[in-house]
Amino acid sequence: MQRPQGPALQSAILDEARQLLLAEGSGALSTRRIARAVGCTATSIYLYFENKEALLYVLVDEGFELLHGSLESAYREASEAHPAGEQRLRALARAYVAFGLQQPAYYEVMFRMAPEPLSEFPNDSYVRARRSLELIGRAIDEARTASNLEPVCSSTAATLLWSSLHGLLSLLSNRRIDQRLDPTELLELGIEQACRIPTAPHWERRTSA
Amino acid sequence: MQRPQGPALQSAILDEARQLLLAEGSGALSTRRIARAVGCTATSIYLYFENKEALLYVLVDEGFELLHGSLESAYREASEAHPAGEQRLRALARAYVAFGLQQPAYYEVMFRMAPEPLSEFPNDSYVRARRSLELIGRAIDEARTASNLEPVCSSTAATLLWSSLHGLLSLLSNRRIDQRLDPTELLELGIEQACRIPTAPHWERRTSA
Amino acid sequence: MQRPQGPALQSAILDEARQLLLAEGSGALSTRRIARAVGCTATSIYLYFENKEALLYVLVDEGFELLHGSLESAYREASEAHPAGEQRLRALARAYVAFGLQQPAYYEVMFRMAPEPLSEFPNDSYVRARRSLELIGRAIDEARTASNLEPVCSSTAATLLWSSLHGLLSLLSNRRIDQRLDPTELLELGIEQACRIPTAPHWERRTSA
Amino acid sequence: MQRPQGPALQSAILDEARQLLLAEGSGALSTRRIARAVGCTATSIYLYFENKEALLYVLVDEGFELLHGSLESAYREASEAHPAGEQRLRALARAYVAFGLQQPAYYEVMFRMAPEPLSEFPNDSYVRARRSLELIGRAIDEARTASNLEPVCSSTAATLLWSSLHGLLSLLSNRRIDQRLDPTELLELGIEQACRIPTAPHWERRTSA
DNA sequence: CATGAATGAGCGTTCATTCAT
DNA sequence: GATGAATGAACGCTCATTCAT
Repeated sequence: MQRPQGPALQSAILDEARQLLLAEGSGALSTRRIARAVGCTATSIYLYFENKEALLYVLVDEGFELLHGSLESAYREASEAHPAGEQRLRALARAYVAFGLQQPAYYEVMFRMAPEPLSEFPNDSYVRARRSLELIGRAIDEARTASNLEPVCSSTAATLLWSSLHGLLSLLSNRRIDQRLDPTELLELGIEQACRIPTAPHWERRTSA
Repeated sequence: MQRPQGPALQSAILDEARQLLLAEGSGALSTRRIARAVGCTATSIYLYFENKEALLYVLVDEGFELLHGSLESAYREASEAHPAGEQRLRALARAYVAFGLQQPAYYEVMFRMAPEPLSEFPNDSYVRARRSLELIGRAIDEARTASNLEPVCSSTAATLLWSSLHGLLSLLSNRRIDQRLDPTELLELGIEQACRIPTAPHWERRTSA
Repeated sequence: MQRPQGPALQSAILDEARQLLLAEGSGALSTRRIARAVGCTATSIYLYFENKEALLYVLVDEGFELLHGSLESAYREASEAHPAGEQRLRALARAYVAFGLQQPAYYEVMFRMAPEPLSEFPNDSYVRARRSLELIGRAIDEARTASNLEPVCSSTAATLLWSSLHGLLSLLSNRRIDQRLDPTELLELGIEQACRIPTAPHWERRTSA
Repeated sequence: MQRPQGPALQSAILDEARQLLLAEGSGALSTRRIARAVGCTATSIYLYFENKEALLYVLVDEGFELLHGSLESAYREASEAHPAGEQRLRALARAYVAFGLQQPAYYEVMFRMAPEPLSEFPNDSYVRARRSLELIGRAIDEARTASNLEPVCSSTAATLLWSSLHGLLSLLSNRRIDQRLDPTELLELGIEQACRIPTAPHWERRTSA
């Protein structure tokens, strides 16, 4: 049983791939290294995955599942504590940032890796990916209702919130941010800023001026 | 004239590098591919650049120069039209986004490429890089003065604005954003949102609640 | 049958490496040249050897095995013919020289190649390497006992004998020796000279004069 | 005058080449590195030297000159102190070893570098190279006369002495010698052993047995 | 007298993938 | 169901050398 076979081999491959991804980043994910770690030949990987890409998709999917779970429980917990919507939104943002910081490798393949190697990203993965955004959108709607704000399409608002947090996470992990600034403070402020729900756009008002 | 020589070759190399970067992302940037595209040998690249890294630095530098010029003229133009600070900030944000959209190759090496291949990022490049951020910081200060807002360190505020726009540009160029959303609208709203100057953090007030 | 496969390829690689080493010296030993000589791709070498270094180690090891075998049988044969120790030592020296002349490729990696490309010379190879020297040391001890000579540490004496023969072999194979001299005579005399067991050092006696 | 020209450039090239050779070993001697150090282009080297090989010859020649000078003065000094020949021989051996230890880079190109890259070693260089050996031969003759030993051709004897020292120097610099042995003691004993002038060969006597 | 420009060959090594068995 | 064997392309980089100017 030292050397797994059949479906056990498939999951062993995934396990090692995941471990490699998390331990050394997406650059270390090579078929040979996975095979070496599993104890099988590189060829065997192709029995269970069409591609290295296909293998990667599975991990990306896992990542989306993890993220969603984390957002969902943050939402639930916040719901119990704070009936008002604002805190729920903040809790989601905080959970998103936490995921990005704690799972940088997952985060990378999910959101930062160039799109070409993910050319044939399967449709249902996209669907799962979107669930997280929809959760944010819902939280935004609820917060907005509570605050009587002017409407901006909630999925747009969610995307804005998301991208704003994503920018901060990206620049931090790419070390493009002035080292004299405190990352923690930056993230806290970024979360706050991101959660300020956008109102009806300024430029519409501008036209009336 | 088919094959450029001398300094012309140098800029041809830079041109092709930029194009390659634009067309296939930073992962496709290899000395040999650049050489092939230019029509010279890989060796020739080393006549004009010490390293692949050095070549990248030139691109990064050029990019920062371009960006700064573009931000500066946006600032100047806005200053003439609107004495009040708020519009200036928006003009800068708009110029930043425009740069990211129009110069994706430069943008990639400047902000999105992994930091390792740019290990020894030369110091004066950093200085030039920061000038852009300082311009934003100044605009924020001016806008804030005009609006009597609670103070948050302006370089922090500038970084937040920047990262928020960066997130949007990144996700768009990585095609991670729901295609049913209109990118233009997203960007306009994103700019608006980013320009809402952060006030004293909410979580401080939260403790007093 | 033209192109060897599997383990046959492995030994074909070793064969060609040895031949290359012999024909053009250790400077010509490159993975690509070996591959070309064998008729396989350079990649294939890495199927059987972790490194170029590892490949060299195998050669070194083989060489030590060969040398030791040759010394050992020379010792045994001489033991049968001559109960006195002096002849045994001479037989070992002669066998060493014969090895150096008949296996110049092995000899090169074992003793003449620069030490850097053999950076992590594995320990058990060293052990095997020393066995040959210890055999010489033993023969020296036995000869000395028979002759009642003043004692010099036998491993030192063995090293001196060895290095003296090595110098002759090296200069001959580097063609640094006056071509008017007869190599065979030189070697015979060198062997004689090397086998004159060193006595207590002269410079100690010098002080008493 | 920063950038030398004409014959001055030639000697500047030699100077830098020598420095490079002595500081970093023969492996660092590349035309480009020399040119960089001199401050001229690699092309300029070919104005004064047909080859990299030709340049190397000059350095090799220098080495032989140095060695000869060192041996000569050792001989002269020993002649004054010790009218008897034995000490002169020892002094020469000691000087040879000292040269090998203190000028390992010169030593390498003179005696240890593979012969192929020195294919067209010019004739008069060889002549100069032999002068050192002849000096040793003379000392041997003188010592022998003093000791009434059986004759062995003195150039043969000199070559044996030389090769024996060379073997020790080679193995030491290739780090093939057991690190538990003291190099200084080894060298002292080696010098002693090398200076034991070979007598009529043993194997001639053996035949009469 | 010297350079600027360029080349072709070569280096060790890793990659994802294929195919016959 | 899995392997053993092998491949072609690619990587960044250095080398000695040439040739027109």
